Amino acid sequence: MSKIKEKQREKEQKLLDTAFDLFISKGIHETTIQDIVKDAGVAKGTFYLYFRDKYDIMNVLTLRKTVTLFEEAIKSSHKINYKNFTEQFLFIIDYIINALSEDKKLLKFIYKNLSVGIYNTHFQTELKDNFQTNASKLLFEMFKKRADEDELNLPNPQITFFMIIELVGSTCYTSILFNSPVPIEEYKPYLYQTIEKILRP
Amino acid sequence: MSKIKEKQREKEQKLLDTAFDLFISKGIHETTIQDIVKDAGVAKGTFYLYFRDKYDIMNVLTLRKTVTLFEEAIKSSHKINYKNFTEQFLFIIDYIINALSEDKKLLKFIYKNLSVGIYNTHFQTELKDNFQTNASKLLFEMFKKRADEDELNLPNPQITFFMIIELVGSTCYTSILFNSPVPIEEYKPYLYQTIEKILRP
Amino acid sequence: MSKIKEKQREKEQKLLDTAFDLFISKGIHETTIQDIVKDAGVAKGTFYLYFRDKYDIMNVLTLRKTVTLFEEAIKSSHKINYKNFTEQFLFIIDYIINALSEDKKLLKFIYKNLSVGIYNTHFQTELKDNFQTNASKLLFEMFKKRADEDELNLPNPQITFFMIIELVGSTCYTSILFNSPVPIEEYKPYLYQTIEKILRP
Amino acid sequence: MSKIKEKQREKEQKLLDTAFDLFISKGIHETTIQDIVKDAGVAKGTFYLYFRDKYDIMNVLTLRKTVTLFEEAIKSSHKINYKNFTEQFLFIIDYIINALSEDKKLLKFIYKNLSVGIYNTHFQTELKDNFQTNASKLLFEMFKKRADEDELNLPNPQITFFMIIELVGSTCYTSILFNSPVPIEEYKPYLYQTIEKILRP
DNA sequence: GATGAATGAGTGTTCATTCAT
DNA sequence: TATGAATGAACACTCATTCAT
Repeated sequence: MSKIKEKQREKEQKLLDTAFDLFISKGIHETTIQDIVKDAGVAKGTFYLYFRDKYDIMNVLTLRKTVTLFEEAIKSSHKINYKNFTEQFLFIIDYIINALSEDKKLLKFIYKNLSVGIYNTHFQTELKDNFQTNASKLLFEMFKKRADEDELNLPNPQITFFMIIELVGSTCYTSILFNSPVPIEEYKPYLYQTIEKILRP
Repeated sequence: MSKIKEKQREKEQKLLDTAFDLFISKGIHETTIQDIVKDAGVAKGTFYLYFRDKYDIMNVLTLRKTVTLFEEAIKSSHKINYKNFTEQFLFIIDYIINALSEDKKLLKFIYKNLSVGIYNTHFQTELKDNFQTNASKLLFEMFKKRADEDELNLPNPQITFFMIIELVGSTCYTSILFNSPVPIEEYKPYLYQTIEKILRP
Repeated sequence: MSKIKEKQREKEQKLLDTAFDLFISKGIHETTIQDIVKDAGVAKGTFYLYFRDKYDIMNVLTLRKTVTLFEEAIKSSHKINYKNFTEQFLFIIDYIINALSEDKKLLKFIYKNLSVGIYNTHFQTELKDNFQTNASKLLFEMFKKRADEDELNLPNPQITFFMIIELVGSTCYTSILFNSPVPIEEYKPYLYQTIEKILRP
Repeated sequence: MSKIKEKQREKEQKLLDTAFDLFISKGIHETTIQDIVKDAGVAKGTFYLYFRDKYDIMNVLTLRKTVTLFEEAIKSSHKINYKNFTEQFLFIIDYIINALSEDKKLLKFIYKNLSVGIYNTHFQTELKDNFQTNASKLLFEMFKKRADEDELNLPNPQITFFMIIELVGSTCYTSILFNSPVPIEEYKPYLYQTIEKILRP
């Protein structure tokens, strides 16, 4: 009984891992379910025992990957004492950037999935919502609370948060993956200085 | 002779316009060449006389659309006298944002195409390059020259430019199309203030 | 021991009942074994312990249902005294028509199954034979015996019987289920009058 | 131009003929589109240039075949003078029975298709309607008019017509194809005598 | 005996591309 | 040049059947 359940978990994980690799290397639209099952070493029908279709498996992957990353970042930030909120926030940003620098596959995947939202009309809301709800929401709650405690007096915390996240996301993607306009380590000081400016009254 | 050439231009333009509309409304992957030729009112084979495939026509469209927009923005900025560079730069940004607010189809299209670069491995370089080369390069040349003249003393003008462009691009997309986190008109003051902070020594 | 046998009977019956309902509501080709076991609440493998395939269970159903109906009709006709054979025969016909009017599901099922015979080459003989042998044969034996006793002097009782049965079957099906060309109660007098004409010397 | 159209007609006809043969020999549900195109010697995609799906081609076939048969029967009946209506009507019936005896494939096909109506819920109405409208309607119009002229005084001509058609249809099918209960030539006198009885006041 | 996870052959359908006209 | 009929590889998805537990 337990052995069966275990084998099932194994199969599901194998499918998730295989899909992850293929989505990154070939793109989602170019990846077929045939590709996934072939690489995962299972029969076609087996895929449908675990996932409804290609977008279902992608959805599951996105959620697991992003939530994990954000949770780790926040958890890790609790270990240290900061002189102010900005320092703590930059620590979290730095944690995420470092994680994505070391796991470029993950970076590609997250970006590609967000693009599916941009692309595919009927996923826009669903995906964006999932992402907002589960991943960045975590971070925003914490951002708002701490900004208040530190009396930063941000006129609109949500907009400030939104700007920083989008700035970090879009610039680091290009910097990490293409070293453009400069490699990430060279870019970091400029970025963090800019974030400080944005948070400074 | 000239009439034939004209008819050809007409056909090419009709195909471009039709593809543009379809790419926006249905997405690129969901648009078939059959759709394009049907709506354009030409035969299937005719498409292949003008374009290699779906991605070829998309490429042509992207370049034409973005270069035009940026050129207009810069040209328009020459009409006025500014007290400093920041004012002129914000004018250009504002021009582009307004243009995209009024032509949401264009906004969607530019974004979707950039996403294709993110997506599809073998387009990444080509598209990004095209875009950088032809469209934003125009703007950056002007940015650098004027920043120098104004003695802004930016430690690294390219990085600063990169950050601003990415910030504007990613946040305005969401704001204009989804009013999220706030509508564009409400968002503008925050954005411009942030850009000023970034440019301020 | 006996309890196990009973449980088995129960399972078989449950499968038969479920299949019957599904065959009627969805049609035989549209009903999958998955549907049957899901509705019956048993595992997929269990089906194959009791039946060879979909057509096997259908075959069993047809026989049980039709034989039962004809037996009831004949048995019921024994309770009354008739002035002649025609009266008794019409009584039996009437009994069957009434039964099928009240159980339209049964009517649909019998007809649909007969059609499978028409349809599916390798069932043609088997089914028709089964049906002839087990169900209408019962009735014909009785028809012939009584027709002799009554000195109807039918030149060919088998052909007469065949014509009447087919006439009743095909017209009542449409009349009961679709009220076409008229509802069954309105149709009955015409039908019985016609049967009398056919039996009349 | 004309050559292309001709080739198209040829292809369509080839598909229709092939489908007809397969529907008869294997049944409709057992015939796949792959079977049809393979036997017809065209590519899979070609099928979809001419027909929407399997049921579309079947529908076209049914209509063409049945309407043709009934029209021929009626047309042929005009060539002769009859002493009364019953004689003319029996002539038409005889014409149809002879045609179907000689073209058993056609008989099978017509019956199988009518069964699809019985089978497949969402074709019931459409097909029955098509059939009624286009084929037997022709015959009924003529039946009614001539029955009036001949002062047959049928209490309900529609019901009488319905009974005769169903009787002929269901009994001849078995007789022609299976010689059951007797071969068609042996059966005919019984059938025609019965029809006369039914039409007799 | 009963289960249900796993299989993979098979289906209908789409669509980029070709090429004879 | 322009056409659009024809192609056939490719796809997502289904489901009867098997078999280890």
